[in-house]
Amino acid sequence: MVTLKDIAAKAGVSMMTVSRALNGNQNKVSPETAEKIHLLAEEMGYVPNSSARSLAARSSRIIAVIMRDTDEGNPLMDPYTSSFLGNVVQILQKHGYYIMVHFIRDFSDITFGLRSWNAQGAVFLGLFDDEIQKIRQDNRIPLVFTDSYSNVRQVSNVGIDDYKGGVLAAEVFLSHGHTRVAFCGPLSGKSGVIEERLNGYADTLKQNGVLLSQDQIYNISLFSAETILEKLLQSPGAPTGLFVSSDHIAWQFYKAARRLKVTIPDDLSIIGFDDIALGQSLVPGLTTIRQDMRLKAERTCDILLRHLDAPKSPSESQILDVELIERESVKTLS
Amino acid sequence: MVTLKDIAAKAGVSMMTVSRALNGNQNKVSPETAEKIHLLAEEMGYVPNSSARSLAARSSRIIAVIMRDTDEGNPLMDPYTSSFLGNVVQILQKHGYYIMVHFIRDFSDITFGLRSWNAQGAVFLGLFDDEIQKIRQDNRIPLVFTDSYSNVRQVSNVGIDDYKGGVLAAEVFLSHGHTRVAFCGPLSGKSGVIEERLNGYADTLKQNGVLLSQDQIYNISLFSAETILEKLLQSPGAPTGLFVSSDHIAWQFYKAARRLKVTIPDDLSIIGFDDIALGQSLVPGLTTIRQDMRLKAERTCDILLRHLDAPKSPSESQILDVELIERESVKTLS
DNA sequence: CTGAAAGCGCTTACAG
DNA sequence: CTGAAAGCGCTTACAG
Repeated sequence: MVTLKDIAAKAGVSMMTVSRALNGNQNKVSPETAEKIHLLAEEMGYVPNSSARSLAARSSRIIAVIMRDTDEGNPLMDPYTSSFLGNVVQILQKHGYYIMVHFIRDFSDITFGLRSWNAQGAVFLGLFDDEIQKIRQDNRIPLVFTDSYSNVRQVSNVGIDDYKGGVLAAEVFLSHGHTRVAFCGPLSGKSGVIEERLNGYADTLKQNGVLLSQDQIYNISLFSAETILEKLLQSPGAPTGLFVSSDHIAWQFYKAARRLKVTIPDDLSIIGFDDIALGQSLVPGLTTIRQDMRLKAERTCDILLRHLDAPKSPSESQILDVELIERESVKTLS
Repeated sequence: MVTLKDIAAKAGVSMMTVSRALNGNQNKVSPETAEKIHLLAEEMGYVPNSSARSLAARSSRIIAVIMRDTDEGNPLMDPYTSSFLGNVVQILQKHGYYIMVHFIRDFSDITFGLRSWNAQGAVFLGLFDDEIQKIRQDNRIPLVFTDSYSNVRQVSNVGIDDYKGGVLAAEVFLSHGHTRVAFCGPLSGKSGVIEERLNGYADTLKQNGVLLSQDQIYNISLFSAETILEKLLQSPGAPTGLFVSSDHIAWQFYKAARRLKVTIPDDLSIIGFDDIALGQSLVPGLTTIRQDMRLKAERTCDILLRHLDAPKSPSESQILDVELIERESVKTLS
């Protein structure tokens, strides 16, 4: 392994001169020696040792991407998450950072992962609202959360207008003549993206004289899509429209509908959320609320990079817009 | 930041004793001091500095996951890749390794990424056949490739029986009475998974007296699915069956078919490859060749972990089986 | 523009 | 079972 020392020996200068030349402090090294050193480094196949650099300079250039590791499945199996991660890696790498991926189970994993490699910043994917305060106290480095509804002040967060998404979904149903409607998502009892989507939906319905009754709010964490679909259709005054909190869940209902010989949208209209590739492939085409993943990743990295350069700058949050994509999964009732 | 030195001072012992106690060399430290040190470490919130450890012990516990960064899109946008990565991260982390993700553009990126952090092993996703030899020479650490058809000896590789996949696809068409068939995939001109699938397909057809003519082999890297579909259907003696090299491509044909008012399977039968969630949601259900991603990830990690423990052990390769999943995208011709 | 010294936090290897 | 010394490869801070 080639070290600064080796190059210094061959070049007949001190290690410090080599270090300075290679780190682009050109103004502090004479052009001739700088060139000689660069040539030598290239020739000898020098690769700087990041551990040593991290230790000496207290600067690792490592960004941790932190995701919850649930028992229900691999975090990256979710197309939403993997596409976001892919974009984040691509952008941060372009800026000279290294990305370490951590699937974490509890709070202590976070601090450990961050400290142990002296991470300079972190991006959080998934729900961390309960621990945000502790995470921030323990780790005084730039942190950017996504989709957080924590009421802790001074955290950077990139999210979308979930409430508006719910409003848009309600408006579609209303304008298409639906008056008996339902909702389904992984309700947790805490506030979060799902609950906000539900709120926007319920509020808008209510303002237009349509009641979303409590028993037409289904929790997909508790029952399968098939079970919910049966229950829904058998309930008195069965709903004609169902808004679900993700395209992935909509997909599960499409599959359940096929098995139960339920026709979409004739027997039941469905609206999804996200607009991922999966949803685009469904038949009939899924009407959904679109969010822009690439933009979300870009904004997340923007904020992180800015804080990396200026650690003292105030926290920033951005709420991105959502957009209605109308396809064929909502029937027009006369 | 709490260091070994801090703990040593409080415990009234030397740094070495702390180091030994914390690294589980219990037999080399008296039980009482070991316990005292553990308690102190816990209390003081000690987190070992991995950079320092890596530097001193020449052991980073970092595994690099290396993917090609193409201009055509983010590597993780592919559900196949992201699901594989997710599984690999989960497994390796459980074994105490840290995962760094590298999107690389050329050979030098690989060596740099590996050396700079002193990675102890690497997993390669995607096509690296041309550089395998160089990669191995430059980096004498355990490397596991996936889906490689390199003829370099002594490399560890986990792949699937692509040829058999092609055979199975051909057999489906033959048994359903198809005699005019086509193939579509991202042909590169080199040997690889796509070419093997094509070979298995073409050979089996030929053995049964069906010729896959050269102009019925389409390259999706050159034309869109829509263009190919038009060309295919307008060709003299138009094929009734199309085998494509991935479900993702099959999906593109489903979309193109909808736009061109082509009915699957009545106007054209389609067979895919992979059996990803996307394919399962298509209507009509996509007949496809299934590969087991979770198993692939497990085997990859198995081999890597074994070589990490015993660096001198010989290279290992595994070829996993594939399986036909019949759904409704292939029509039975009388 | 260049260098000698000290140190980042840990482990290896030796000595007792 | 415990410790003092040296060193991993780099950078910071000081001196010239």
